[in-house]
Amino acid sequence: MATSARQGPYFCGIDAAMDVVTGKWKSLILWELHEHGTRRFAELRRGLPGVSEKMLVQHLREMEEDGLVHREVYPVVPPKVEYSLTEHGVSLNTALESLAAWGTERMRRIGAKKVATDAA
Amino acid sequence: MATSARQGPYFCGIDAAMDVVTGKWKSLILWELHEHGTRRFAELRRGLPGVSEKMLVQHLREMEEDGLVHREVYPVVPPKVEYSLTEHGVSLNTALESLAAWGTERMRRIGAKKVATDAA
DNA sequence: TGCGGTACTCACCCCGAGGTGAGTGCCACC
DNA sequence: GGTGGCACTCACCTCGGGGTGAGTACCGCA
Repeated sequence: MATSARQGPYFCGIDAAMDVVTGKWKSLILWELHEHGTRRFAELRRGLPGVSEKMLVQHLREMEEDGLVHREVYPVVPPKVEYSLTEHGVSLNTALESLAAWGTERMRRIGAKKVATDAA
Repeated sequence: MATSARQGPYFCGIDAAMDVVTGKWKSLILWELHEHGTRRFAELRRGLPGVSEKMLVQHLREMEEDGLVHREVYPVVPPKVEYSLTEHGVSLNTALESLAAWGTERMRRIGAKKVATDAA
């Protein structure tokens, strides 16, 4: 699976970036972390309605491998793990901002609806 | 399949954009068209080593539906079809540029190789 | 006493993205 | 006259991305 790797030869910068962002929830996780700074596992799960725990863990692990997110484990009695963006994650998000703007424009064009979230 | 649709509710602008760009070759097609302006079917196929004809046609059709590429058919004896970016395609590509830059930087970081292409 | 929350792992399954290969009609070239 | 190129379409198959549901060790609260 994606345990390690994700370094295959690329055609250009775009797919090198896409490779890291591809996955049903990756970009949304990035966005959540960007919006909230630091989030616990359960907070992320609640913030992404519809995500399965397996996928969330898996994507988080991959993004950690790719150096996008930082995982801070607190060895406390009820487990506590905090996820945050690394500098690479932050810069990726910055790079995604123009894409987000384009997507927002596209949503307006085609009249797409927004998924209701408890966020914000 | 993807014949029509691709207008589902989105979480934010990012996945509205990702929805249109997701597909193994979509972003590369966008890039090819951006680099060369106008390309014929067979030129695209040669420009994307490894793409299957089926996928190329399918992606091209979807991107046409999404208003990203323009398809110009010349009713000549050996079939001739030219693909080019629409204004939406061009603006999407512009939005992808910062992502491409990030990806290029990532390639340098992890020491990823580039796929050899005949493109300049 | 038992339920719910925290942060997972594991096993299993399913569907669809994507690949393969053949067929098409017409032409140019060798 | 046969091959190859053009721009596809169609049928078939595979594989893995992603979903479901259960299990875990420990605690707090009702």
